[in-house]
Amino acid sequence: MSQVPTYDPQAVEARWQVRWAADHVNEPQLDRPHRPFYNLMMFPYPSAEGLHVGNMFAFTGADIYGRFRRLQGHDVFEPIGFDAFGIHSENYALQVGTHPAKLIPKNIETFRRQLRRFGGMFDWRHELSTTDPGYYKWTQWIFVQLFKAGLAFRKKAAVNWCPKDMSVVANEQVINGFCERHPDTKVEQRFLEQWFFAITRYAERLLTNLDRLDWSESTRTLQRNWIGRSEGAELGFETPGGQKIAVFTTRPDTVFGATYLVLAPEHPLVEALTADEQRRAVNAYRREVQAKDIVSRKVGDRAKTGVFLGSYARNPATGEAIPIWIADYVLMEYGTGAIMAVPAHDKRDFEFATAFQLPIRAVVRGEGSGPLPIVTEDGVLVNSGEFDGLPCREGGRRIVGWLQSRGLATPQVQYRLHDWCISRQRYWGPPIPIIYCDRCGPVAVPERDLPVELPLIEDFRPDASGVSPLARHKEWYFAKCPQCGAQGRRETDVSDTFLDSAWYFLRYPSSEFHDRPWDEQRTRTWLPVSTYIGGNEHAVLHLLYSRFVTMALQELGLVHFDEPFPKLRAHGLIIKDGAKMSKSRGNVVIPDAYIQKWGADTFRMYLMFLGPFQEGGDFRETGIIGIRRFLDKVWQLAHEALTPGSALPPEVERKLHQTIRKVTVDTETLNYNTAIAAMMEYVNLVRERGAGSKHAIEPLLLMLAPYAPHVAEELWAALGHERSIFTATWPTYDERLAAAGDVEIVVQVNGKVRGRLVVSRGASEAQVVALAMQDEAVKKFVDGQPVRKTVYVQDRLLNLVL
RNA sequence: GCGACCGUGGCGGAACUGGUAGACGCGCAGGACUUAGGAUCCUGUGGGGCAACCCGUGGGGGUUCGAGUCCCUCCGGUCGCACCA
Repeated sequence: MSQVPTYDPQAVEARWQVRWAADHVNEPQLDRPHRPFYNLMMFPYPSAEGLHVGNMFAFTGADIYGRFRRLQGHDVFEPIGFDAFGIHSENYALQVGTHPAKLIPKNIETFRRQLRRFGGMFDWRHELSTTDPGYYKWTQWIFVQLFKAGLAFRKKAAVNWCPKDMSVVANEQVINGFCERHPDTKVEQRFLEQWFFAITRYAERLLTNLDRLDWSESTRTLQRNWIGRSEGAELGFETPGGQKIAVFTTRPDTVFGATYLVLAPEHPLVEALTADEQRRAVNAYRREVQAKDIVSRKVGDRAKTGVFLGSYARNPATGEAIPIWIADYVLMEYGTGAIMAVPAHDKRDFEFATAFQLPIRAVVRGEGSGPLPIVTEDGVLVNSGEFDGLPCREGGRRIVGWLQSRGLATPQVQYRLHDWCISRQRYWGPPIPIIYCDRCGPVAVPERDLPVELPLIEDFRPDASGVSPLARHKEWYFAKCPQCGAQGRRETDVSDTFLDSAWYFLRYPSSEFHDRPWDEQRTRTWLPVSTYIGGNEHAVLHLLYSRFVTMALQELGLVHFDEPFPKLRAHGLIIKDGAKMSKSRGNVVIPDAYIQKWGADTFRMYLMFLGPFQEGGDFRETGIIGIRRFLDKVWQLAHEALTPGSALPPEVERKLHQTIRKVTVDTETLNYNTAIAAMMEYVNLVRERGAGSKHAIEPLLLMLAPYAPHVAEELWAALGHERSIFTATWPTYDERLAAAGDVEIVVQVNGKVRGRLVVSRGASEAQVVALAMQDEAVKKFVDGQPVRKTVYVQDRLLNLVL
C-alpha cells in the first residue's frame, strides 16, 4: 500500500495556477465558440485596503457558477476588471496625499494578485480598467452619441451638493438626504447648470421591461419603487389675474374637496400671486425655507409651516375661490410644484388645514367612515355635485373627462425618477467631451479627438466654488471650437463613475479592439450577458443606469438588445458577529491570511458553506476546520482509489446518483451550502462502506471542481487523467438508480408518529396497513379501536385516524 | 408611516408541491491511538423523564387526518422608500 502524500494546499494551488495560465485553460475562443456563456460579476472598485471577504464571497459564488457551466460544456467567458475612477478613489488619494494616478495602479496590482490567488476562472486577456484612456475614450464616445441624440443635455436645476465631496451627486447617491459616501453629511441644494441624461424618457420602458427579466423579485421591487410611477391628472386652477396654476394629483376624484392650493416656495408663480399686504411675510418665509437644508425640509414628521399669498384661484369643479398658500411640504421637483389640498382625504393636507384653520370638506364616504382624513379609494363620492354616489375610481375618471372638455384637466402619469445628473465637479473621472464656443454653443468633441485625456495635474483638490479643478489648468481649459475654429473652453466637469460602469460589460469581449468600442460580431455572439451576479446595493444605481444606457444604444442602432442582464442574481452580505463589516466597526475580514493558512479551496468552500449564497452569512472562523477536514477526507479517498475497483455497493451507488442530482440542482440554483452538505454526506457514506474506488471518486471530483478547483485538478491528475478536469464533463445521474431500494415509512396514529416500517418502494396502501397493524407500538395506540380513516402517502407516511 | 423579507438546538444553518423537524458543519461530552495533541478515528449530542412517554420551529388563535410550511393577530429583527401630492 502506497503512502498517501500530505495535502499541502499552498503547493497544489500554486502548481495549478501556473498550469492554467500556461495552458490558457480560462481563455475561451471568443470568435467561434460552440456554446458561448457570458458569466459576469460586478467588477470591483480597487480600494487601498485590498480585496475583502465580501468581494471574495461574491466572486467565489460567481466563479463556481461559471465553472459549473464550463463543466456542462459551455464556453465560459469570465472577465474581470476595475472600476477605478470616481470620487471614492479620489477622496482616499487626497486623504493619504498621493496622486490617484499613482495610487490606483498600485491598488489594482494588489487586487490582481488576490484575484489570481483565490483561483477565479478569469480570462485575463480581457481585463480592463475604467481609468485607461483606451477605455474612457469610449465612455466619452457614448456621451457624444447620447448628446447627438438629444439624450444628454444641460439644465440649470436644483441639484444635490455634498459639501464633503465638494461636488454634486445624483439623486440615487443621496440616502435619506445624506451623502452616500458621508453618512454624517447632509447634502445641500444648489442651483447649478449641469449635464443630465434623459433617463426619464425611458421610465415607462424601464418599468414594464422588469416584468420579463429573470431577476430576483426583491431587486425588481426596488427598481419599481425607485421609478415610482403614479397615475393621475393635471388639473388647472385659474386665478382672477388670468394665470392657470397646474397641479398634479392622483386623486382627481376628490377635487370637490380641494379647499385651498399650496405651491412650493420656489414656484415661479409665487411672485406674481403674492398680494402686497402679504409680500413681507411671503418673502420672509421663502428666505427661511431657502436657508434650510433639504434634509430637514424633507425628512421626518415636521410640523407644517406655510404662508398665505393673499390671493385666490378658482376650484375648477366647484367654481369657488380658494386661497393660495406656499408651504415647504410641497416640493418643486415633483409634479408641477403645486398641489390642490384636500384636507379631508390627505393626511398632510389635513395637518396643514388643522394648523391654519382652513376649511375641510369631506367628499368621500368610506366603509364605516372613521375619523378624518379618510384616505381610502374604496369609498363613494359625496358633496360632489352630479358625481355623488359614484365609486372613487370611476368618479375620478368621469370628473377628469368633464374638466378635460373644459380645458382644465389632462390625464397624466408622473414618475419619481429624475433625469440622471452626471456632472461632477471633481478631477478623477473622464472629462465630459464638450467644448463651449461663444458662437456655436456646446459642441461635442469629434470622435477623432477622443479621448479627451485627463491631464496629470498636481493640484487636483476640489473646492466649494462649484467649479472643477480642471478649470484651473489653463493650457488644458482652452481649446479650439471643433465647428468654427474659434477659441473655446472645455467642459471642466468629469462624468459620474456610474457612467463608466454602465457599459463595461460591452467592452470586455471586445477589449482588444482600439478602433471601436465593441465589435459587432463579438457582441452578437456574447451579449446580452448570460448570468450577472452581484450585490443588491446596486439594485437601483448601476443596474438602472446600465439598462438605460443599453436602451439608448439600442435605439441608436448600436447594440442589438435592450436589456443587458436578462438573468441577474443578487448575493447576500457577509456579516461578522451579527453586524455588517465596516472599517468604522473594525470588523473587516481580509482573506489573505486565511488563504495563507488554509488555502484558497478551503476558504472558498467555507465562504459558500456559511449560508445560502443569495442570503449571505455570518463569518466565524471556527467553522473553517470542517471544510478542511472534508477536503482531507476527499484527498485520502482519492489517493486510495487508484484502481477502478469493483462495482459500487447498491447503497453507495444510489447515494451517488442522489448526490449528483442534488449537487446539480443546487449548484444551478446557487444553493451552494446544501450542495456542499450533499457532497459531505456522500463522502461520509463512501468512507463508512470502504467503497472508495475510482468509480466512486471521479464523479465526486467533478462535482467538487467548481468549488475547490485546485484540489480537484490535483486529484484528477492523480487518478491518471492528463487533461484538465475542466475539459471533462459534469456527471449525469440515473433517476431510476437514485430512486431504487427500500424506503422507510412513518406510521402515525391520529397524526402522531408511533412507528416506522421499511418496505420496498411503491408498496400498496393495503400492504403497508397490514404491516403497520402488526407493529407493537402501533397496536398499543390503536388499542383495538376501529380505524375510521387511513391517509397514505406513497413511500412516505401512513396515518391511521381512530 | 408605507412596502418587502425574516424569526428553527449552544452556534452557522437543513427540511421538494402541507407529510419522519433539526440534514451538513462547528462546538461540546465520553472513548480509542499516543511521550504529547488544538492531529486523527469511534460514539453521543433539541428539552424533560430511570422508562413508557411527554414537550418542542418568536407568542396567541384558526384551517387540516397531519402545520416550521397555509390563514388571522400580536411581538421582535433586517432591508428599501419616506411630506412623491
